[in-house]
Amino acid sequence: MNSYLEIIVQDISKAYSPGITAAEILKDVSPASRPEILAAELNGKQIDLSAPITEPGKLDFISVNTPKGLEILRHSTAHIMAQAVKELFPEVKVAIGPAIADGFYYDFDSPRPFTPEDLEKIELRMKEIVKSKLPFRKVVLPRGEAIQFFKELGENYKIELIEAIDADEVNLYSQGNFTDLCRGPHIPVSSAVKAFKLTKVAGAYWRGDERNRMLQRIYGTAFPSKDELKRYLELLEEAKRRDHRKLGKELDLFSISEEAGPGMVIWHPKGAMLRYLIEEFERKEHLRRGYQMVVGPQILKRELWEKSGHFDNYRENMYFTTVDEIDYGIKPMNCLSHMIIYKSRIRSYRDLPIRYFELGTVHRHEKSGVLHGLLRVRQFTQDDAHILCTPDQLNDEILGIINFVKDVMGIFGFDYTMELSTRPEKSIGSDEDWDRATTALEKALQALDLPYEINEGDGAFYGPKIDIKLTDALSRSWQCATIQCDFTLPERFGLTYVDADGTRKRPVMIHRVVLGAIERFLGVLIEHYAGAFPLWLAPVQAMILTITDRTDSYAAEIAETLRSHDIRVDLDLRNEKIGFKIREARNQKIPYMVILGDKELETQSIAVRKRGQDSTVTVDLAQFINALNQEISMRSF
RNA sequence: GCCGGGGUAGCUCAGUGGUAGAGCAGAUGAUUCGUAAUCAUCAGGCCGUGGGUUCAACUCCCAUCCUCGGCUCCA
Repeated sequence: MNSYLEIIVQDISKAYSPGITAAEILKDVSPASRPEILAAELNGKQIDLSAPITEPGKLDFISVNTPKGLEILRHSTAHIMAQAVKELFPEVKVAIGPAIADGFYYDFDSPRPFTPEDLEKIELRMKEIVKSKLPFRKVVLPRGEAIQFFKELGENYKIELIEAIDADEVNLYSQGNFTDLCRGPHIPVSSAVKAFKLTKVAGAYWRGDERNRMLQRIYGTAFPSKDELKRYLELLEEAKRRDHRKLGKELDLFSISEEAGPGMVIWHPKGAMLRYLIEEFERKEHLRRGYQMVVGPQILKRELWEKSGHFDNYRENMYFTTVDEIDYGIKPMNCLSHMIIYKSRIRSYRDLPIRYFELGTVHRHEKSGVLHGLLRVRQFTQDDAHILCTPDQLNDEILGIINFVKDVMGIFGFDYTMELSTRPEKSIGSDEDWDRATTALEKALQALDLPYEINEGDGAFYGPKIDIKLTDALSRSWQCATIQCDFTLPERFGLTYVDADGTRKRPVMIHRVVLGAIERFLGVLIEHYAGAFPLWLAPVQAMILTITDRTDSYAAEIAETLRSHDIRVDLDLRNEKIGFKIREARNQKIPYMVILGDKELETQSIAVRKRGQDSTVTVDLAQFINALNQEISMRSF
């Protein structure tokens, strides 16, 4: 047995006695105090600074200013919160408390829900704990003893967690009088927490399963410094300003009326113009890529939904109605009529691929608690297409769609992530078909060298899918584009084509949307642009403002000319000061203001003020129209 | 759907048992004005809905609808 350990620290190999701690090595290599170091990593495994080291290897220190360090800080802050809660409310039982993307949470089983006042109290108690510099101590216990320990405390959730752990020993961490089951590592001492805040309380099911008891979850966040915490909170404020529901009201784009029904969007003139522009864009882009436009009915006979499998697998999301004693289902998807169109005549292999495109409006019964502005609604319009092709054409078609999505996202300037979702529990079709379809999707992603994640069991009931997700102002991600392979519906509907050898073969179907739902896409788009749409999408492109009523008729003339050049203009002829009118046009985020006074009338010119600029430029009208048309054709700011 | 917060004028919000308020928006009048809010006057409310308690309810209780946050991150 060696009497020393060889440790490579900061690229230098040094010899230490076994049992030395990371904290001691830190002191050795860096005599100055290093409070930003929270933990260490030995041969890639995270350890506490106080952990005795018994094996040689490479030692790295984890600073609070790295993602790993921040996660440790937040996780430890969750423990401090749990300690504070147990001290204030001893009857509460603790469940789990991990670090998450923007902070941490801890779930509690409390006889009564926490109030905002409770949060304040808990926060105060946490500050005291931080101040009292409690060390975090790790204890390793045999499973049985750990179970016994938590049994005495009545912490049955912890017992359940230990029972699920497949190991002889478990780690416990204590700070002060609070002990928690935890993998660690943790900060060395509670005073390492420099800035934190509790943000919200919410219900959460134990282990995320709605059949389980609902616990009380407290969310919070922690940062290395007060400044960083402040910046984060300011970011949240900015996100609120960008919220599409707020902007939708302020810019008079849409409303959702209690009278009309939840999850039903009512588009006001400016919002309807936005939709019109997006839909026109979509039609052009699809025609350009070899799609054909089709239109199907809003309700189809229930029998057909039974045949497709929707009735068995999707019924709880569907609405039904009866007409002349015949049952109908209101469509939650557009595929059925597309299949009927395909079946309307005999298809040759020479006809394939066939790409049917429909801006199809669907209804889905979403659970009441999940509705959310434009992002989750019950009636929406998809830019939906169904591609029917031979198995040989499948890969190229998928590549074509992914490239289509990339082009479109590029135009709007979106970042996105891709996920491959595999077979869910509730599904139809053979394992072979699922494998084939999943492989086809995966191969396409790999061929394009795109990063993606795998989402086990999250596919549609008829096939696997690639989802493209966009994020909203609060960095919540929303599925927009999706590409789904389907071998089952062509089978169920008996779709065939005549192949070169004269035999009938089964086509493959791809369901796909590019923007997804127009409603959701516009919701994300509003937040993406913070309501300041690029010229080609702005419902009002130019606002004409008059200084006195002496220029009213000149303004009308200018407006008419602009309209005749397809520029969307509004006039503000009100008896108000120019500063007031400019303020309103600014708040409405209109790309161009055209300001007309005596000077402009005299010289037959216009004064143009561009969004985001504080000064005007005097130009003649023809020049202005040219510049606008150029900007519109560029489809960018 | 579940847990918690909320619903008062078109909008944003104040009002905790004794007949309902502000700012902005609106209407009217004055002002004709050069780059983020001119002044004055007026009007506007089954206090989400239904029921109950009370001499009396926006306020307390029950139900219901809508809305907001969360229910994905695994010691």
